[in-house]
Amino acid sequence: MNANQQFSVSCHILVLLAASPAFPVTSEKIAESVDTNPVVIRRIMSHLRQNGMVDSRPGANGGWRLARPASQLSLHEVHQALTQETLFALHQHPNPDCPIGSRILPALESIFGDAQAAMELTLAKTTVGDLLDKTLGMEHLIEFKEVL
Amino acid sequence: MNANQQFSVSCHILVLLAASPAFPVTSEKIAESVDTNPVVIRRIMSHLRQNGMVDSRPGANGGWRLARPASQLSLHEVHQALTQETLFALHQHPNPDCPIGSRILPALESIFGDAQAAMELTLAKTTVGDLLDKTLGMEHLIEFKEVL
DNA sequence: TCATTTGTAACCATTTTAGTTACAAATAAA
DNA sequence: TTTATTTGTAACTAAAATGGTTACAAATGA
Repeated sequence: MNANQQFSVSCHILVLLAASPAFPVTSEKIAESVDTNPVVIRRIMSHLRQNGMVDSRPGANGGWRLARPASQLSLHEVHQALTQETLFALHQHPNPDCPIGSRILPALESIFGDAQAAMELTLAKTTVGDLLDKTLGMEHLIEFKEVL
Repeated sequence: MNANQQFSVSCHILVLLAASPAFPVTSEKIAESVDTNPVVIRRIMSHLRQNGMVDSRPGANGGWRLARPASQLSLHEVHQALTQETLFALHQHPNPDCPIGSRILPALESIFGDAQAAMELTLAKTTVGDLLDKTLGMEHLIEFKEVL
């Protein structure tokens, strides 16, 4: 049960909110679409709110809305909001008396950082708006938005 | 204790073997340099051997050697040898009755795949040999190899 | 006033990871 | 042939991450 699905779920949530710009969506409804518990949704939302991506309002007709246009929310930002660790963890205490052990970490940090940057650049090129368009084909998109 | 350090440790190990082309290195010596238990090293070695990167020989004067020149071992191969999962896990059962839930996974798979490919391409550009050179500066490299 | 909904703490089960002990099997040296 | 060395692997443990769940206070609007 340990594979981290928060990024995947976060993207799903934000696409859902992007598809409902007129009305807030409750944690309950989001949880139904994602197929999980509303508290799991709120936990993720807490991170997204801290990064200024969503707003919420409690009470009747309350729920969640995007705090910014979907076209201005990149998946890189979403990913960053969820993770503080680097992509590849370094091991902790290599032997300082070994010629390799004493010098390996900065070399690893450099190449690992490059790889992470390449991944992040790719995510930065796609917005939640792009993802909504990609999720619903254009026909479905128009049809769906008429329902709202 | 859950941050996966196998990739970092694997790179360290392979650089160590690349620095000792003439003699095999024991799990015990490797574990000293990495600062962990020899069994942890052997567990990782098992993966690397399955992918044709290292050889071993038990007994006196035994230990581990690279199975291929360090200049022909890319960090992408190393990473692949250690991981079967994709970089970003998808959530499992989004609601098939929701217009978004029923269509989100392929869209996510596409962009997540692009991001992973960008990361892997970066790793593919660096070999274990490059990493050895980067770890020991050129001066240290010459000095170190004379000791062997 | 009351139903609705967020916000959050607390707890649990599952999984991953690293570390450890134990020991059989293979190998080379004496 | 005997012995020390070393790999190969199973088994167990502790710590941490994750997702799911219950419970309940606080905020909001009807």
